[in-house]
Amino acid sequence: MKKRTIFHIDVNSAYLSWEAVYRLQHGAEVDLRDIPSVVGGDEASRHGIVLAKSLPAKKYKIQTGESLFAARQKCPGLIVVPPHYALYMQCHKAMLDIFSQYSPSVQVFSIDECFLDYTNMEGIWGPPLEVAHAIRERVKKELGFTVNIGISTNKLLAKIGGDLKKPDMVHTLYPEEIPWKMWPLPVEDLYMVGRATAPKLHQLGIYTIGQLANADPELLKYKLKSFGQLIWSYANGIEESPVVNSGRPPIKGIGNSTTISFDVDNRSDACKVLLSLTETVCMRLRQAGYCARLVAVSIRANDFFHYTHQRKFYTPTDCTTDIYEMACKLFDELWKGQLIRHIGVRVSELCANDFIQLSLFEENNEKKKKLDETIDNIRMKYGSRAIFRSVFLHSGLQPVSGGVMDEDYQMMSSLL
DNA sequence: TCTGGGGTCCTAGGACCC
DNA sequence: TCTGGGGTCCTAGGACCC
Repeated sequence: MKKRTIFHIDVNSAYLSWEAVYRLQHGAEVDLRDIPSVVGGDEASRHGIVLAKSLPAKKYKIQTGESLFAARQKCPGLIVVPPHYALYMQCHKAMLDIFSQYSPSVQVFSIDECFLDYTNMEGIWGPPLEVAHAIRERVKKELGFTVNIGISTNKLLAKIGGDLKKPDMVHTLYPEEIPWKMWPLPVEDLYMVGRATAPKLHQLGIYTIGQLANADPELLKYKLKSFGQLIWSYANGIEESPVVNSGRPPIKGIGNSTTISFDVDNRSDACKVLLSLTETVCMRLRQAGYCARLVAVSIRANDFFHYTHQRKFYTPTDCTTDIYEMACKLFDELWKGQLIRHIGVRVSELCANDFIQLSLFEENNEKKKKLDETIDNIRMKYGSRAIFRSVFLHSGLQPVSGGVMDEDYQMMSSLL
C-alpha cells in the first residue's frame, strides 16, 4: 500500500475563538481569548455547561462539559458568553473553502475538525510541512482564528499529532516518531480511551500510550473484548481508514432531545415535548429522503438516571403523526412517574423513501403525507415558528424543538 | 441556577426457530 | 431424570467521539 500523507486540522477553542473574532470585528475592546472566559449555555433554562474555554480559563482547570457553577467556583469573575451556532456554521464553511483549495479530499469530522488527504499533492503545492504552515497562516490572516495541524500517514496519528501542543502550531507524528512523541503521553490522550477505559488500564499498570502499545494484546482482548484489540492497535499507530470526502458517510439515525427548563410531572406536558421533538426529527428525516423503522424514546429523570425504550414499525415511515403516536406509546410504557428533566426522540434503521408506500390498510396515508409536506414547505419558507399546533399555545413549551434557526440557516442541525 | 445535545458502535441476554 | 446447540432478531444499556 502506498504511503499516504494526511493532515488533521482543528480550530483552537473553536466556539470561543469564533465568538472572540466576531466580537473584535464588531468593536469589542477585549479579546476573549486573552482572558479567562467560556462559551456557555443558559443556566436559567438548565443548559448551564461549558461549551468551550479560553486558554487562560483552562489554566483554572475548567473543563468542557462541566457546569458553569463549578467553573465559576474554580475561577471567580469568569466571563461567560452565550453560543451563536449560526455564526459557527459560517466559520466552519469559510475554513472548509480554504482547505478544499489544497486537496480534493477533505473529510469533515466535526464543526471544527477536518481531515485532508494530501497524498499526491506535493507536486502542486509543495512539501507537507510548508503547506500546513501556509494553511495555518491563511486561516489566521483571512478568518482571524488559529488552528492546529497534525501531519502523518494516517488519520489517527495526524489527529494525535495535531494535539501535541497548542495553539497555532503544526506538528508531524510520523510512524518513526511514535516512540518519542506519542508513547510518553498519558494513556487517556489516546483516541477512544475515555473515562471508563482509563481506570481499567490503570489497574493493569498501564499509564502511558507506550505501556499500552507494549502490553500483551491477548490480555487486553481478554479484559476489554474487541475494544482491547482496537486501542492496542491505536497505541501502535495502526489505523487505515480512508479520508472520506464525498459528503458525509450515510446517516444512520436522526435524534432530537432537550432538557426542559422545569421538571415535567405529567403526561400531557411530556407529550407536548415529545411532539415538538418529533416535529424536528421528522422534518429532518423527510429532508434527507428517508423513512425510519425504529423509534426510541429516552428520558432523564430529575435524579439524572437515564432510561430508554424502543420499538420497530412493520413498515418504515416518515410521517410525523405515526412517529409521534409511537413515541407516546413508548413514553407511556417507560414512564413510572419520575420527575422528568430531559426527553429525547430518535429514529434509526433508515431506508430510502423513494418507493411507493402501499397504503392498503391506511386509506388516509396520502392525506398525512400531503399535510407533512405542506407544513415542511411553510416552515422552510417562513421559519419554524410560522406554523405550529395549537396545543402549544400558552403551554410555556417550544412548539418545534432543536436545530439552529437563523435567516441564513433556516433548518440546520447543530453539529456539536 | 450544579451537570447539553447529537451521533456511532458494541455487548449481553431473552425469544424464537430449526 | 437431565434437559443440545447454533443462528437470528430484538431490546436495553454502556462506551466512545465532538
